[in-house]
Amino acid sequence: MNGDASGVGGENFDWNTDDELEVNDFSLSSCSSLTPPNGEAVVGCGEARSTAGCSNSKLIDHFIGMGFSKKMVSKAIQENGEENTDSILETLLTYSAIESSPRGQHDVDSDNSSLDSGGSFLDDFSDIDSSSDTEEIMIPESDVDGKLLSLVKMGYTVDEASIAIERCGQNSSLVELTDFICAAQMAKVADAHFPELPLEVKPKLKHCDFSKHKKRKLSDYAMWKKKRRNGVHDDDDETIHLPNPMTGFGAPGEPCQTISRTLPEAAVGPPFFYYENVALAPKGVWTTISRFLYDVEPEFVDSKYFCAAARKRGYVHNLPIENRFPLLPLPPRTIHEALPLTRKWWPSWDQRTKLNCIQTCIGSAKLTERIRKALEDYDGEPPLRVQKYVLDECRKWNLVWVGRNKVAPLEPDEVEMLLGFPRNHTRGGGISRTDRYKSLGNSFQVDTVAYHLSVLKDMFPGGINLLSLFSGIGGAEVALHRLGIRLKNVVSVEISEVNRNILRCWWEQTNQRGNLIDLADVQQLNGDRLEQMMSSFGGFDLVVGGSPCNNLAGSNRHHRDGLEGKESALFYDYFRILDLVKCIMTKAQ
DNA sequence: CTCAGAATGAGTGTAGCG
DNA sequence: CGCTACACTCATTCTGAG
Repeated sequence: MNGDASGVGGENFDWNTDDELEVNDFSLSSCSSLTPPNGEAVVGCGEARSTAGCSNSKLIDHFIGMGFSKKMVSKAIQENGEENTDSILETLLTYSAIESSPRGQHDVDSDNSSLDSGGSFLDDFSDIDSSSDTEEIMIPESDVDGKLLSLVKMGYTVDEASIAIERCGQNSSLVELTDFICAAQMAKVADAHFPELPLEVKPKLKHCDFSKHKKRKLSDYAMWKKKRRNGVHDDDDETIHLPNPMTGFGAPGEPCQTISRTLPEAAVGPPFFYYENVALAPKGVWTTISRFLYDVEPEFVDSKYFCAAARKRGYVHNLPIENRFPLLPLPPRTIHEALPLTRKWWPSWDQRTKLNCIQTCIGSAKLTERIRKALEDYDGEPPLRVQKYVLDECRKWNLVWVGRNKVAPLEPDEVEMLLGFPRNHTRGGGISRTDRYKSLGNSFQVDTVAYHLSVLKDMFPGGINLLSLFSGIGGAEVALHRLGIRLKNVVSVEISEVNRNILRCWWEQTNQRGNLIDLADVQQLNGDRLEQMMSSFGGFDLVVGGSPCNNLAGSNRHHRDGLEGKESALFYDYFRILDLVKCIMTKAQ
């Protein structure tokens, strides 16, 4: 959804910040402290909550030896109690992940003037090793010893730091190094083998599955042990498998798959939430997302079951799944229905009925010219070799036939139509053609999302209050509007100014009577701000968000870094804000 | 400066087949 | 089962023209 996450970069975390603790104290102490919720379920089992600091120095040393800082360990033990080593570890790993995400640390390349924290939820740790702050920023790129020292001061072991510098290169930034270490630590969690962790914590850490899968897990575990004996490496113990066909809990016109499901207790609203991202993310990503989002099983849906273009996405939500209904009129389901004018030019040897995923770039005019030249030498059917070349390019760039031997990329308004937006939704506001494609390529497929959200219509006849994170061009807003669900108060967070303009423009054009508040940065949304807004109109009914996929998407050749990548780590902000909203709503009841 | 074109693969899943 | 071939993917970065 996010149109342009660049520039959000992590410049806002300050280890030294000792102000602005009020909101975060609230979020950390009275809420679930940013551990994955199922981790907290484990916490709940341990009555012995240590309030008197950490008397057990052996326990502290144990975790320090694993590479965590002393302050962090103390805090985690205080949170979880001394008995629950497994939940302590999980908490620590979570903290590490969040710290090394862009939100959680300095970006050494960024403008130093922005160092004042917008109120990070980790500010509770802001008194850690106070000396390291300005030093990290001053370190020259080539100062290996300085980086090593900084990393050790941040709580990593010398070994971890050395390996990271070796693997990332001596000129790598501290951000890259911490990301690397963090990725390694996260990999340990995802890796079912846990080779370096003490035996006693291994089995419990595997507790990150869905209740309905537990049987399968046991058998898988047995299988893994068997394979391990045979020397076979198996690392997909914890991966979530994509369904085939990818229709989620059902799509209109498709055979019914699941008619009911039971949500984990912690997932039940209010508020309802709806999270989206690419289905084909690197291994382990969806396991992590699901673990954070209250262990809800993702619903994987390919929008080709809703419209004429494929779009494989995963949705984690706590909405009911009974009595869904589609948007009317039903959108065209084939290329020919969607683009009837292309039909007369479509050669018989191009058998496509669905378009591939709509992305952010389009094929060039030069390419269509090359294709025309390759075809024009032949009167009837071109040879198979040429057919294959043309078809491969057509599939890669989503080209359609617009004339004799002539293919062309989709026009922006055709993309809008395919994705379920009103025609010219992204036009105006001085947005370039390139940027229109980019914003559209990052958006929801409205019919798909609307089908999932349709269950809200009967539940909220008076309309809803919506928190929309990473709104992009407003896919969720358009979906709700087209469903006839009144938008009372909408708080929309979107980094891209052109996208905010597009949403504002749509809001005015559709004569919305509600109230639209738009913010640029999720970091502006702290507990204070939320509480203030929620008290003014009585809380949110729905929290929607599709966090940036830049570092998850297969098309990204350069920085497919997974959930800890610069932009995609904003997922943790989605969770942070959702959890804050949950806490405030619970408190208000 | 903006904009469009071009170059830049790997990771993942799956169908088919012996 | 294991292998192989194949299809597909909400992208980034550089360059050159205007």
